Amino acid sequence: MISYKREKLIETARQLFYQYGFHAVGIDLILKKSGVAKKTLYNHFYSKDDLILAVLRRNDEHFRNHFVRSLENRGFSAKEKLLSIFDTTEEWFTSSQFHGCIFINAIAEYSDRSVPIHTVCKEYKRTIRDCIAGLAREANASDPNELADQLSLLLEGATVTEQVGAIRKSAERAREIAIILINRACSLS
Amino acid sequence: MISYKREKLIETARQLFYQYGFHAVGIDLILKKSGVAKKTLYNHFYSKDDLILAVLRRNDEHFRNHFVRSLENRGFSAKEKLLSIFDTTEEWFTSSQFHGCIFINAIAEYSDRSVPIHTVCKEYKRTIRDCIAGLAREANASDPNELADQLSLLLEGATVTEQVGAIRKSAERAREIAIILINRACSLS
DNA sequence: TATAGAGTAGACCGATTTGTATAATTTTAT
DNA sequence: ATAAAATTATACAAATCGGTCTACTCTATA
Repeated sequence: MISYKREKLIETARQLFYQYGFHAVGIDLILKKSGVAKKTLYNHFYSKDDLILAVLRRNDEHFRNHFVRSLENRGFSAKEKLLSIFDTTEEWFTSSQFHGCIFINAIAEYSDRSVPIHTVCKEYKRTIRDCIAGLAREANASDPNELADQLSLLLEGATVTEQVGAIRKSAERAREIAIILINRACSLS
Repeated sequence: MISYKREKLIETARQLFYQYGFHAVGIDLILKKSGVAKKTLYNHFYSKDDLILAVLRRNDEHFRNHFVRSLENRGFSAKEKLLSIFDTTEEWFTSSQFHGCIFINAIAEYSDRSVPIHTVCKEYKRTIRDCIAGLAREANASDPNELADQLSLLLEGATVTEQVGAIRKSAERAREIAIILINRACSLS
C-alpha cells in the first residue's frame, strides 16, 4: 500500500529544489504545484528537512539505478564500462532541465557536516566512488581505488563545469582524460 | 574616498554567504554581525541581490589577485606555474573555513542563466580559464586552449570533491593528473 | 451501514523576510 | 564653526516562512 500523495510530493519537491534550491523553495509552493494539502505533507514528513531528505534518498535510488543499468547495457568488458560512465554522463548533461548534481547543490546550502542532509549527500558520493572502484577492480587496474578516485574527480569536474556553462564539451573532455588514466592503470591486462 | 561601512558589509556578508548560503542568510544577520544600520546598507546597495553581486565581485578580485600572485612567486617556467596552480589550490583547501567555491555555490542557488548573479559567476570561471590558457600558451602547449580546459576541469573536480569530503587528497590527485596532461601537451618543448 | 483512515481547504500562529520611513546623532568637509 | 552628509536606532509595512489545527469529505472494508 504505497501512498501516491507521498510520491507526488517527493517528485514535485525534487524538481523545485533541483531547479531553484532548497532554501529558495517554500513548502507552500510545493503544495500548490503538487496539489496536495498541507496536512497531508506533515502527515508523511516531520518537517521540510525531512522532505528534503526523502527527496535526496529518492534521487539516490533513481540515479544509482540509472547509473548501474546504463553500465550494464553499454559496455562488455569492465574497461569499457568504466569509460561508458562518461557517455551516460554526457546524456545526462544534454537532457533538459540539467542543473548540476543535486547532492552538490545541497551541500552548498548545508555546509554543516553534522546535519543529516549533508551526510546523506556525502554518503551518496562515496557509494558512487565505491561502485566505480568495483569496476576498476574488475578491470584489473593496478590501483583500483586510486583509479576510482581519479575518475570520480573527473566526473565531478565535468558536472560542475557543465553546470556553470562557461566551458563546453566537459563530458567528452573528461572521457578523453579517463582513457589516458584507465590505460595507464590497466596496462598489464 | 572609500567607505569603511561598505567594506565591512561586503566582508561580513561574504563570510556568512560563503558558510551558510545566500538564501539562508538574511539581511538582519548581516547587519547584526557587521554592526551597521539597515539604512546604511540600503544607502550603499539597491537590494540584497546587489549586495550579493558586490560580494561576488569582491571575491573575484581577491581570489584572482591571490591566484596570479601565488603563481608569480612560485614557479619559474610557465610549465612550473601551471603545476603550481594545484599547490595554491591545496593550500586553499587546507585553510580554515573552506566551503568550496563561492561561485559554484552561488550558481547552485541561482540557476537562471539570465540573472546577474549567475552571469557574474560564469564570467569569473571563464576568466580563470583564460588565465590558465595564457600560461599554457607560454608553456608552448600544442593546444593551449584544450590544456586550459582540462586543467580547469581538474580544478573544479578537486574543489567540489574536497567540499564534499568523501574522498581525500583531491588537490594532490588533480596535480598528478595535471602532470600527465601538461607533459603530454608540452612534449615538444 | 457503520467506522476508520486518509486527504482537503484554509484559518491561524509566531517568527522572519526584504525593504521603507523617520528622526536623532555623529562625522566630515569647507 | 557651520553646513552637509553619513550613520544610527527603531518602528513599520507587506509578504512569506515553517508548522499546527479544526472541520469537512471521500473511500475502503468489516
